[in-house]
Amino acid sequence: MSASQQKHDVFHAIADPTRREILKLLSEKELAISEITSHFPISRTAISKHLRILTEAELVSGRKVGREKIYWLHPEPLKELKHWLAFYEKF
Amino acid sequence: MSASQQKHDVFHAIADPTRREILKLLSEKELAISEITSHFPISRTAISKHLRILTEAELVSGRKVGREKIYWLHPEPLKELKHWLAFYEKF
DNA sequence: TTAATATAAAACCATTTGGTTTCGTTTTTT
DNA sequence: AAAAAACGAAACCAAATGGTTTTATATTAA
Repeated sequence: MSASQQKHDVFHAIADPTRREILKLLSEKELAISEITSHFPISRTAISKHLRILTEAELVSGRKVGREKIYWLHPEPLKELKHWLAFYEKF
Repeated sequence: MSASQQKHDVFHAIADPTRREILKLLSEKELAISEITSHFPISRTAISKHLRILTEAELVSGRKVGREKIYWLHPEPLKELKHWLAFYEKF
């Protein structure tokens, strides 16, 4: 692994099905952590950890609003995935 | 997780950088395990485990030829990834 | 026939992963 | 002012991950 690589890349971030579901939810509208959690059978803390990994991959961003933290989708890094995939289109 | 999901899906298979490099090598030509191993600083056993995960995701196939096992690329499952990605193109 | 090559399988190990519970802080509601 | 809501951080845990070494087996080469 090269040193320039960030800790959690896009490939790793989307490997988990829960994280992919979070991305899908956020594609509709921005949501607070508790709202995201209400869609899953796991704890808010677990969702928070997934959000941290998605944030490190720069697939989501979050801002504090009052006592809530609102997350929204940031799909640009998926371009890396698209580019990687394009190489295999010729086969 | 749905019950219909196989143990190692494409998303998981491509999450590891070594496995992505193996796919790239196999995109040029089919290779025996030892030939693949010669491109990496890790053991043949470790490469074999990666090949098993890639096989479960149906991204590669292997056949025994004499004492060698030859692996080749099987890119069809990447279509699932492409389809998943397409959803996010609109953003 | 003996040695070397290519692999498989198993046991083992440290670290990461994906989850939990608990506790504390800030903000809003009553 | 007190209670409730939303969150962060820390400690903890079992299982998975990505690697190793060792041992055994089949095939090819000398």
